[in-house]
Amino acid sequence: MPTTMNNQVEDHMVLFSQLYPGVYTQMVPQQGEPKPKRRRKKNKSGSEASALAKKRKLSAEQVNLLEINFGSEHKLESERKDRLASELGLDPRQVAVWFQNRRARWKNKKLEEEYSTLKKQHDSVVVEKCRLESELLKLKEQLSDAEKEIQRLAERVDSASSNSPSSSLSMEAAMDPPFLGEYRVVEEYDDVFYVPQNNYINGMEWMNLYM
Amino acid sequence: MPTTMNNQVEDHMVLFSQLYPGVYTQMVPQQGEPKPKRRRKKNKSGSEASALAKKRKLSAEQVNLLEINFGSEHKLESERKDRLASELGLDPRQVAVWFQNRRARWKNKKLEEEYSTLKKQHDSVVVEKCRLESELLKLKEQLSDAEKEIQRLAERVDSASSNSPSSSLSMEAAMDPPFLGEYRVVEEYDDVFYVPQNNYINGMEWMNLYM
DNA sequence: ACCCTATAAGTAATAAGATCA
DNA sequence: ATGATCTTATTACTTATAGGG
Repeated sequence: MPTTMNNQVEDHMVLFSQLYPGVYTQMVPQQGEPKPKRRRKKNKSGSEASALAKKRKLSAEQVNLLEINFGSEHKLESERKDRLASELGLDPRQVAVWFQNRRARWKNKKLEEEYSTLKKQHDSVVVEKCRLESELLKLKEQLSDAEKEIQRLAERVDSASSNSPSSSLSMEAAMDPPFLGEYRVVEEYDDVFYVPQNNYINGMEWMNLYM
Repeated sequence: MPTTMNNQVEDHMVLFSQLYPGVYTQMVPQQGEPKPKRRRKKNKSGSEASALAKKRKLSAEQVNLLEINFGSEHKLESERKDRLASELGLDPRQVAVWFQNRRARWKNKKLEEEYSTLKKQHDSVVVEKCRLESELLKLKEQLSDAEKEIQRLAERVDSASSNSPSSSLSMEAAMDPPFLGEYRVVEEYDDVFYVPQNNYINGMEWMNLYM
C-alpha cells in the first residue's frame, strides 16, 4: 500500500464510476475552436484526459433539446426521461440530474427576478413618497395662506359688524408649524435613478440560447 | 481549548478515505439527530462503489478548520493554502476549490440578506406612503373647509360694505404663492389623493407568480 | 497563478406511494 | 387493515471541473 502516496497523484482517476456503457459526451468538440493554447495545462490532470473520457459538458444540441423539454415542463416523468435519454444518447440518470440542476438554477434565477421586481417597486414607491411629501408641503403652504386670508377677512368682518364669532372652524389647521426648517424631505432620496428599461431577462431567456 | 482534542486517528482515517474513499466518507454527525433510518441504498445502481471511487465529502474537522480560516479571511494566499492543505491532509487544489465554492456561497447568502433588507425598507416606505396619503387627504379637507370659509367671509364682507372690492386685493395675495401655479384646490382634489394601493403589490403576492 | 461563473455530479434528508408482514 | 420498509423522486447542499479574465 502506498501509504505515503502523494495526493497529487490521486487527483483524478477515473470517475467513470458511472458504469454507463455508451456514454460519451465528453470533449465537446467546440465548433470553430482551433486554438489549443492551454498547453500549460499540466499533466497532472491532463494525463488522464486523454486516457478516459472526462465526460462533462453536454453538447450544445443536447442542451438545446433538454432546454426545450424543460421549457414545456419542469418535471420529468420517467417515461419522458427515458425517451430523452435515448434521444440524446445519455444515461437516464444524467437526464434526471440535468433536470434537477436546471430546476435549481431556475429557482435561483426566479429569485433574482423577484429581487429586481421588488427593487423597481421600491424605487417607484420612494419616488411617489417624495412626490407626496412635496405635495404636502405645498398644501401646507396653501393652507397657511388660506388661514391668513381668513384672519384678514375675519378682521374685516369684525370691524364691519362688531360681532361675528363664526369663523373658528378650521383653526386647528392653522396651528401647524410653518414648515420652514425642514426641506430635507425632498432633497435626499433622490438617488433613485429612474431606469425604466428592464435589462434583465424574464422567464423565457433560455429561448435565446438556441435561437 | 477547542484544539486540544485529539483527532489524530480521525485525521488519519480521513486521509485514508481521501485516497481510498471506500465509501467511508464519514457522514457528518448531526448533533442530536440519531435517526438511523437505514435508507442507504447506494449499491443498487451505484456499482461505482466497486472498483474506484470518488472521495467526496470532507470531514467535519476539515470543514471546521476551513470555515475558521475562511472567517478570518476570504482570500487565500498560496502560503496559507499550502499550510492548510498539509494540516488537513488535503490536496492544495482541494483547499483552493473549497475556498472558491465557499466564496460563491457566501456571495449568494449576502444577496439574500440584501433582499430581505430591501424588503423591510420597502415595507416601511409603503407604510410611510400610506401615512402621507391620509395626511394629504386630511389637509385637503381642511383646505377645502378653509376655502369655503373664505367664500363665506368674502360674501359677508361684500354684503357688509356693498360694492367696494376691498377684499379682492387679499384674494390676489392668496392666489399667488411663489411657485405654485394656481390656487385651485378643488380641482386637484381627485387626481392627487386617494389612489388606493392598487398599482403596487405589497406583501408577497408576487411569490406565487410561478413563471 | 488566482479569481470568477456556470455547470455536472455526488450526497443527504425527506415526502408520498407501493408493498409486505 | 396497520404499521414497517422499500421505492422513487425531489430538494438542498457539496465537491469538482471547464473555461474566461
